[in-house]
Amino acid sequence: MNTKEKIMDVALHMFSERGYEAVSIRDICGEVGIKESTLYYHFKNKKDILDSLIEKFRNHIDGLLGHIDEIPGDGKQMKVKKNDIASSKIMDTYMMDSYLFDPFCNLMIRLMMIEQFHNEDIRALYEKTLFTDPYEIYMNVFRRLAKQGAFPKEQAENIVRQYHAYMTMLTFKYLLNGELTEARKKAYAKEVHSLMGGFNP
Amino acid sequence: MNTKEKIMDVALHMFSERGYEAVSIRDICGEVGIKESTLYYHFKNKKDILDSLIEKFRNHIDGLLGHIDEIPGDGKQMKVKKNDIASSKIMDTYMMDSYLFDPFCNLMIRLMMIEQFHNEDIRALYEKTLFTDPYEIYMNVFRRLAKQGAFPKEQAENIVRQYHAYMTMLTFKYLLNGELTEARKKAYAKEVHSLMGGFNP
DNA sequence: AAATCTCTCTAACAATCGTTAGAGAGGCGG
DNA sequence: CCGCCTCTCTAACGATTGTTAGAGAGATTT
Repeated sequence: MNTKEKIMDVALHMFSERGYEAVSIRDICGEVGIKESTLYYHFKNKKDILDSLIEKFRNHIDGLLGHIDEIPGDGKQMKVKKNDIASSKIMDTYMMDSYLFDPFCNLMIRLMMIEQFHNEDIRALYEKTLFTDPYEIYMNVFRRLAKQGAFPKEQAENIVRQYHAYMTMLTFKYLLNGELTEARKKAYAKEVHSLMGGFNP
Repeated sequence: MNTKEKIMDVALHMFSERGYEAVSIRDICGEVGIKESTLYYHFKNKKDILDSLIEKFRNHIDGLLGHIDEIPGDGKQMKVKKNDIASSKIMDTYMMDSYLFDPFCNLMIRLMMIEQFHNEDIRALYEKTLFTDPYEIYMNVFRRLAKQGAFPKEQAENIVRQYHAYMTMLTFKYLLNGELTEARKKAYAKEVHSLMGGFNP
């Protein structure tokens, strides 16, 4: 990790915990181990650090969304039994590993949670990341499942809504507050499967 | 509204949008229309403003929770039909008016969303306000409904979980980002009832 | 009328903020 | 060896931060 990457890493950790404005250039430089003027060699100003983080995140999720079709649910990678959508762990694992449990994504979402209240661009990205995109992903997978006869086609939308509500609530409850420890990940995964036990479309 | 109340009101609006640290004493005083030293007559320091807001909120929700039993759902105030929990608007209206749509509560929740990441006390209050308390309220009402035969008793927990997930997701989606306009309230209420249409315990 | 209390002001403090000019050190190709 | 490029440093700037001492004005109490 070179200096520029180190700066972005440290800045993300600090921004996502205390907010952009509350973190000073000196805070970041102290943690990285450089002088303030060195930071200004890599970034033109403080805002540039935030912008770089957001652009990196944009590219990151664009990459993920480009591979929706590879998410398990195409019948080749899993067997679908009626009323067994839950325990089959269709896309839970995928969403966790590449989205919610991923340190970079997780911290970026926290950062957006804080900054969205006074920044329209960030709010748009926040809503896309937490509501629009996941819903689209779920819809994509569940439509494929419906085609395979896992459940009647006209139920798909209601099922997706229910699933999306569960996942969103649990995400906010376990993954977007406090430190993202292994214990919290486990608590999240446990309740996902517990809830999915009562999830019978 | 006296000066002290005005300070708290202005501070809450600013804190909930930009975060505690990003708002300066001079920002608040400028908006209120007083000099900085006047603020220090009413509050011993900046932190004291935040603490006062939190204590006020604590008292506020303690008052609300003391009246759980008055929330519609006791059969006297509503008729319960099987599979009609949704359209009966059991407690939707109550929750909205006294909790989510209430400007003070709504702004306090936003403030807690921002500050919870680096303040353990605020995080505890945040989790209680958004997850623990609502779950308890829903459980209380649905248990009474089960007693009246609206649905089998052993289904109560699953129903509450489903309901809680819906309400939590919609709250984050519509009420805890952007300005809380009438349009957003309507969008929220609309999707509540739309979702509840597919909500059949 | 004098004294006290309540509230707001002027004016300033040391500390910290984001940012910049310019020098120095190391590695590179000419 | 020289000049150039990349990266980091020292040192400082004006602006803003939270906070305080102390005076003044108005109402209330003695």
